[in-house]
Amino acid sequence: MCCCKVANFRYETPCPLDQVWVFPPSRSQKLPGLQDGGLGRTLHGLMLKMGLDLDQFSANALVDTYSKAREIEGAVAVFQEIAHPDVVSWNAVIAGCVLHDRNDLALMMLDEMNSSGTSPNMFTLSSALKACAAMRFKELGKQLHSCLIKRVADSDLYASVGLIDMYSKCEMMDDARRAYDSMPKKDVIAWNALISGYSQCGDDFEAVSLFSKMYNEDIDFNQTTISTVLKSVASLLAIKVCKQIHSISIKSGIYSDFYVINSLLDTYGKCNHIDEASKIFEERTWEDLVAYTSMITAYSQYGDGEEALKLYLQMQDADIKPDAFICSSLLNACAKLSAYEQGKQLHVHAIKFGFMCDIFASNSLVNMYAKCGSIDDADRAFFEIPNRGIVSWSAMIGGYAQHGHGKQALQLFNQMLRVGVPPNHITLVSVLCACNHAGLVNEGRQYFEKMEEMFGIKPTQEHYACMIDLLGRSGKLNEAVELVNSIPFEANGSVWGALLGAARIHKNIELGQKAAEMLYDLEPDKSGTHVLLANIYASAGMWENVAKVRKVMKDSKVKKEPGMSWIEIKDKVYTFIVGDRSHSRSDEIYAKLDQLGDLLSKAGYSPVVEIDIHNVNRSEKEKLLYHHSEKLAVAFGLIAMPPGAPIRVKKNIRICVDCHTFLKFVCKIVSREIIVRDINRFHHFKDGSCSCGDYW
DNA sequence: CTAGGGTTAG
Repeated sequence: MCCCKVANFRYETPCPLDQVWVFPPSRSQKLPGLQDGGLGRTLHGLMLKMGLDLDQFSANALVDTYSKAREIEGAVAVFQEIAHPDVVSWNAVIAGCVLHDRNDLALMMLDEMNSSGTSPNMFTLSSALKACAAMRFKELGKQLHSCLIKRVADSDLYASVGLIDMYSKCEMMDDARRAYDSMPKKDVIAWNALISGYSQCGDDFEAVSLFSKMYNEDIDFNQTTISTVLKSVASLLAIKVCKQIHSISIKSGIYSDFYVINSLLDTYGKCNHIDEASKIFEERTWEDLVAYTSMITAYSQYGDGEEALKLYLQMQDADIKPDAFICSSLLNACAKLSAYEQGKQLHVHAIKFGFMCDIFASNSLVNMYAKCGSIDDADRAFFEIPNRGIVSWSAMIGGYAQHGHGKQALQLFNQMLRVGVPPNHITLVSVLCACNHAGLVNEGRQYFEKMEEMFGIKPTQEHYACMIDLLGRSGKLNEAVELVNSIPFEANGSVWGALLGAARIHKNIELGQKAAEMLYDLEPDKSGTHVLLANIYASAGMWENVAKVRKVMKDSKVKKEPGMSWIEIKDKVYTFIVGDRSHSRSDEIYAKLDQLGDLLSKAGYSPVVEIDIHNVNRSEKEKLLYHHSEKLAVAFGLIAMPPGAPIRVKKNIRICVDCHTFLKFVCKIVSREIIVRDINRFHHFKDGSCSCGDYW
């Protein structure tokens, strides 16, 4: 008895698998058969011992056995023993080279074969085409094509597929298509090769259309067709097609193939249907790296870093060895979460598993430490990279910039130029950002004005936004406006947002209104615009306008993004919102805040109420301020972290003036370093002051 | 005795 799942129902029946499966199991599920190198070697040794001479037939078979067992040295050795290799001997050894990924050797053997006077046949040509495809040898591929036409009258399925594949891999889809069209009869493998070609060349639409044609015309497809076409479906983010293919593969009985299931999982993940992806992931019956990679990447990219990290642990419990790719994916997740402790552990794993020679993993490590607030660790990780690329340099310069270490960022930038690494547009955003956070107006202006001339990089939206922010903060509002007017393209939300921020700092109502108007058009769903404009009106005492903005906001159903803070303690990340009482140690947290409040008042602190659009009276407002999420997170850090350890908190919006002042007092009173990462940058509170110099 | 198409990927 066996239990088989076919289409949408389950039934129990004494059925052999082949009655149920429309398609045979894929190659990956077949047993290796007689491709046993050990057995081949034993037989070979036995024959030598017994003084048996190999006849041509046996020798060819032996070459083939070694080849299939991926023991290319053995195959070549036996081949060389053959006094007069025939076409089959050559074919077997050339195929072996290709199978062993020694395509260069395969093509050399082909050359030798030609010189020795043996003519290649279909078998030879199909192996040779595969080698050409792998090496992306266009010209040789074309020569093989003409050789094929000259020598062979009938077309051959294998050789034709070889041609389609070769032209596809050489990005010559028109020729691939011609090779396909000239086939008198096309089998499923030819279809698959063509679909795969379009997919590899980025013509995803054509790939999906071909599959749809196959399906509508009732042409047989198989597991390979499905996994190939899904790759294109994923690139197109075509969720409907993905769902259709999902049901097609269940109905046709091929939803049992590793490739099909992994492809579906990956496609759902890429289309941001995490729930469906995770369902497939949970229901799968085997463990493998690809499924974990797809799932972890999906979680990391859609912000659920905690789930990504959980899976990483689960993966190790399942005895799957992670690779450098997963490692860098997870480090990026830690960077997003500001999960410093988890990040450090991953660093240890990366060393243990030998991933530190991978440039992506080491770049991610620099980024992770910088984003987790430890610029010193980032620095160390950066200097340990032997072959720094542009991404490594940009990550480190960007890290310094976010921490407000403008001078170091610029020094590193100069060092990068000295060692001859040309900057890209991202590096220059970081450079301007460094000037911005360190208040280096003149330097910023110079880099901005000369970036095109010196580095051939035209300023984009981001560069303008950074520069306008810099000018605006330092009070050069007229210059900022002039710059906005000089932009040779339509400015986007980040540019106008920078101008609005500048208008708020310098209480410029007219400019604020203009920028806000632009932003309402460009980013109608963003709450920040309303809040900032209302703040500008409020600071000028224009209460009627404040009320108007509040009404607009209410009517348009735009909600203010709720402030949240995160703190990581041991292996857990704790989340806080304003007035949060959901934590098991809530009482202790509030007691700690009360205790701090007393100490702080004695030291001269009084709450700083930033007027905003909320209809709350002053004492309530103070209470709310007092329980802002970052204060709760810091208080929790103080009771739960070991004495003296720095406290790292991440926040999703800009830190308010009161919390900023509060933390300057706290760090002094408790003699602890407090590091807060807000939406824009890092604040290092130490000895009563902040690294941002109250300029943020 | 010898040959063709597939999943993760910064």
